[in-house]
Amino acid sequence: MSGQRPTLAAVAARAGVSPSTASLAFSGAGPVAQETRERVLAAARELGYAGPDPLARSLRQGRSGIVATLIGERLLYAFRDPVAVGLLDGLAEVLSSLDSGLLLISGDATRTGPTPDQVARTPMDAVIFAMCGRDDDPLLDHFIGRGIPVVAVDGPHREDVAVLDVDDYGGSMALARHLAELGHRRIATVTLPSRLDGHRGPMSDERRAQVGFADVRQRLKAVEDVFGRVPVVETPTNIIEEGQQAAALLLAAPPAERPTAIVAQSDLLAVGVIRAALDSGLRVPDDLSVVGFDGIETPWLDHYVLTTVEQPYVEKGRVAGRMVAEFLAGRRPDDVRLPIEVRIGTTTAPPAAAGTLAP
Amino acid sequence: MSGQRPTLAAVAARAGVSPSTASLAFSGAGPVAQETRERVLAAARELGYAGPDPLARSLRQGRSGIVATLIGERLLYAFRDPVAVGLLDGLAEVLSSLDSGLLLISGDATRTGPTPDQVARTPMDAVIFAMCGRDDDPLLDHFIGRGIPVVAVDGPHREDVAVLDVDDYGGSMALARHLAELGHRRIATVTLPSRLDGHRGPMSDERRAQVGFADVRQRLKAVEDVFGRVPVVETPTNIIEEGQQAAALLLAAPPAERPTAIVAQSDLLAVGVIRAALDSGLRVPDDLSVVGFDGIETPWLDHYVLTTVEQPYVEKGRVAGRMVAEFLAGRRPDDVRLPIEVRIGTTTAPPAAAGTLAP
DNA sequence: TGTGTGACTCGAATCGATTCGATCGAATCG
DNA sequence: CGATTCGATCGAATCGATTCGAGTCACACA
Repeated sequence: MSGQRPTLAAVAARAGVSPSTASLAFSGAGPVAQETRERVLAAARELGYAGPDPLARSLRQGRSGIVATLIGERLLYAFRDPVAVGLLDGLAEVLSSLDSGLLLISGDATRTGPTPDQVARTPMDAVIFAMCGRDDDPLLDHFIGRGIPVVAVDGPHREDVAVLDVDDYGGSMALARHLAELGHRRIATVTLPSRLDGHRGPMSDERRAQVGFADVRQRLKAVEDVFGRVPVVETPTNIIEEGQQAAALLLAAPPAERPTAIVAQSDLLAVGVIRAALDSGLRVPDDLSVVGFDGIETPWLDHYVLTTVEQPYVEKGRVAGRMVAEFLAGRRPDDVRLPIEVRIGTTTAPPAAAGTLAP
Repeated sequence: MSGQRPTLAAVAARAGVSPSTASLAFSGAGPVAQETRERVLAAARELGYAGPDPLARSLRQGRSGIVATLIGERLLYAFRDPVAVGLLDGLAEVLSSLDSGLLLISGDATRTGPTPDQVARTPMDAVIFAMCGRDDDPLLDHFIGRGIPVVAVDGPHREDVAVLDVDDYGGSMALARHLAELGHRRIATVTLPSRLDGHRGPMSDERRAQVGFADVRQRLKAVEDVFGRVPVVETPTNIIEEGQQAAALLLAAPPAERPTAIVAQSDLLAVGVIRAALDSGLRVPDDLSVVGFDGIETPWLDHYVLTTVEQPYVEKGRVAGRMVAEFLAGRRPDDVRLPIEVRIGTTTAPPAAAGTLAP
């Protein structure tokens, strides 16, 4: 009705009490006579006052109740990734029990990430780097400089951030050994993005030396520690189509040079690899073994059971939430490494005899 | 180093200028000599000042740069719904161009929605009801009372909120007519949740009279306006499994009473219906015609092309974002109704002859 | 009757910036 | 050369609450 929205002071005046008392009446902290409280609430109702302004309250308390989550990719892609979705779900579950909101900050179609400006303007109590914590992300310094606690999921290992990850190296190593034991010698890898610049295709030495994401680096290193240098094709985004395209590149080689097994750095990419194989008339696992990483459930796999490393990604989100809670409580959470499990499925088998002995 | 984080005032003092000037140096508004600006920035660097506190700035400017999006369901379910995901993607795209952040507020495993308390404590410039705008949602009044602009996607239709929807009634009507023209007489419907209370099963008269969501109501009404009263089974969540379970209930009837066509209120539910049909040994569309709503692309449909109503859900998200932008610019956006298109696929056909003429 | 205790309320400082109007010197114009 | 204008800077008010220490009052206890 009136031009201006009423303030707590106005309500207090109307109720005939001081602003401090009115504040106590709303927040419930401190002793307030029952009758006084009711008078205040009545005054608020009459004036159409909906409760203390969150902004003013946040400023005073130095806390906004907002936890930001950085998603590297466009939401559309991130949401197609069951790992990302599971992570967010676990996270949301815990945050909501903390009475904190989940603010999504994502890249978009044109930019590769959020503008530093937007990040600097947004109030947040803590930030989570979800699947996009490049070791040298400039935003990291910003947050640290601001004193905003950072939880890095699979993210940069640094002194000043709390890290939550799995044993990427060990998991990938186990898969690589599995392939080696089956007799594979010609291996290739399809990797997740090594940085968010949209690059697609064979990975140059230069890029290989500058892989920005720790998990990508570890998973790649494990394979190379078993097989030595292998052909690597990089994808710009963790979606099936990119895996398919990358694998098509690898499978276009003449049969004698064609890999007998492909290590995909994610299950989603692995699905793409399988599709590419089928597209080229190859049978999986007879002509091509495929392994992934993550352990997602997906309807895209038909009757296959993917050989992969299972990681508890929903729990990962929950743990990330709990680490944030620790920070908010003023403590510095310990780094966490969640357990993984290797699952041998039906997408791996010994390589076809061709090449080892002439038929 | 020092116990406290530096403030703008400290930086100003160090640079030998007034706080007002320092503020201008950072914000870029107003004229500041090049040399002065540099002096201020240098002082900031020396003190480790990361820029103005977003909370203080927000309080003064009365704007937080945060747009909240209410998701009724648990994120895990919402993210399995391509419509929800597409909507969020379009929304995020526009919001990020507005330099606003996307705050997700969702229900969780235990509660059916966010606590009013959390909502009241969170600073936000605008709010979007995405697929959860019950006509009588108490949160609505809260936002209105706070003066926070509301954009309601698919309802609720109220004077004081901006609505963005499609012609649910018209679309469903077209589908219903299509089925009628094919000769179907025994129809049943599987609906989306009529309210978020986890109810599953046949819809009682009482619930039917109290459908909280406008789109659900319209889609149901259209079917009944063509076929009269039909059996209705309600689902608690828009996921395939629920559609399957609901349809199983309907298909358990003896053949003579079994519906020859099922109208699912979403494509996801329709996929479930098809599965249930196949589970019961029925052929689609020969023994059972199925229609959906939304027009999603999904790998779950095998070779079927679903008969459905296509709505532009990514664009829907973008438009919602633009409506928010209008509000933020101080204008009241007009309500928007996006165009839809009926797509006749391969999941509908005339009913089997049985029942009309004895073979 | 003096004093301690506890419940309740208030005043004033504070959170950290932004912004409006005023000031002041230098440059421009007639 | 005086009047205007413009650019740069500053002071002070303001955004809307929370919080802490202090003050008041009634009641109980010795």
